[in-house]
Amino acid sequence: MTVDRDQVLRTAAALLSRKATATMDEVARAAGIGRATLHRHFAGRHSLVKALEDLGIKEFEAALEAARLDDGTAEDALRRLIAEVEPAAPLLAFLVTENQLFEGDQMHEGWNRLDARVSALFRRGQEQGEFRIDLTPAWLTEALYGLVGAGAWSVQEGRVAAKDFQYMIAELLLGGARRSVEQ
Amino acid sequence: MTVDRDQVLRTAAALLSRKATATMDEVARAAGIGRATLHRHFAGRHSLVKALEDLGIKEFEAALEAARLDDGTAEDALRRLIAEVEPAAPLLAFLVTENQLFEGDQMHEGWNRLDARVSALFRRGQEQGEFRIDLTPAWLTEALYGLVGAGAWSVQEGRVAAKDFQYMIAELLLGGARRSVEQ
DNA sequence: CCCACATGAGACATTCGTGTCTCATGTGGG
DNA sequence: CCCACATGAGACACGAATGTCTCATGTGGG
Repeated sequence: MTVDRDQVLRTAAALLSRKATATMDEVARAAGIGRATLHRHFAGRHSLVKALEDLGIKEFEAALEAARLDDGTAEDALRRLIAEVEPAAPLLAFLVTENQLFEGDQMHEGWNRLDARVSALFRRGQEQGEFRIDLTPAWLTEALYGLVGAGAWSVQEGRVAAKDFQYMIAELLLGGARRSVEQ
Repeated sequence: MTVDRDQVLRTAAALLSRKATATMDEVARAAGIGRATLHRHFAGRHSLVKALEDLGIKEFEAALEAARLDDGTAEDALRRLIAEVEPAAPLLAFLVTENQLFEGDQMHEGWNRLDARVSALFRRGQEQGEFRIDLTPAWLTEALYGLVGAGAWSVQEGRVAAKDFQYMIAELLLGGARRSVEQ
């Protein structure tokens, strides 16, 4: 009977990441609830977007914790991160795409902190000789976001099987498309 | 004096890809023109988006031609494609992100055709033993789009130098972040 | 079994973006 | 030098989306 706030937010993220101009009514329908109910839980579009932002940052932060980025090889840590991030992928795709939230160069401080942690992982990998040093940590971070978004959309549209999500992203990000001699 | 239609569209793409809900007024300001002038050149938001779609598809098609995807190794062809696509990257980022254009499962037929050509390149690479076969052509295609978008945004926000755009994308997509033994 | 409460549907006023118009300005070409 | 014309600014009406409200419904807990 009571609305599942979490499920509403995930549905909204999936919709809004592909159609940012969707109306509140469309969001409500997509979540299977009435527009009035949506308004009761989120006082207006701004509030909804803010909730998406908060949930996305919270889940990404939890994924960063769960992945234990400082343990083991950087590669293993990155694979763990991708695995942990998967459930939040549509949410992440929305946040990465829509940085209208961060208007006026007043980027969300929480986001910067998370950014720094991902970047630090890539830097660690470089310092330990695991990762290439000609691709900057900043780019690898952005690329990870881009691939997570692309993966979420591909799964959403059935172009990639959901079970392959982690593998496709991790393998491409780490090994690339080229067939290596060592395989 | 006269408006540079092309420049307006590129500015609009850069803005709308990051803030899809931007108003016509914001688009006009970003392009450095008045709202009335924007309306004189594009009769309404729908018309503007359509123009962006048309220009994006046209430029991507031209890039595909110029890259001669069937010539030489698949890797070289892919590098050429990335190089040719660079000027249209913000436009592509907009198109990939905003598939609200293709509402009601009536996806733009032109886009499907272009998709197929990129996908065919990856398939050729696999058949010739250049590319890994465990990453599907569909995923590699989506990943290319995702990385082009991430690259365009990174350059736009100064996180990656414009001169590194091609290199960063091509190297990551082909070789990945892992330091290979052959280097 | 009944009541409290959350929901869905819909009415309503308001806000905001849109699309059209006019008019003054200024520039570029003839 | 002057005129034609594109532009910028702003006024205006319209329409769509928003935000608030009421009321009927149905469910879940006590």
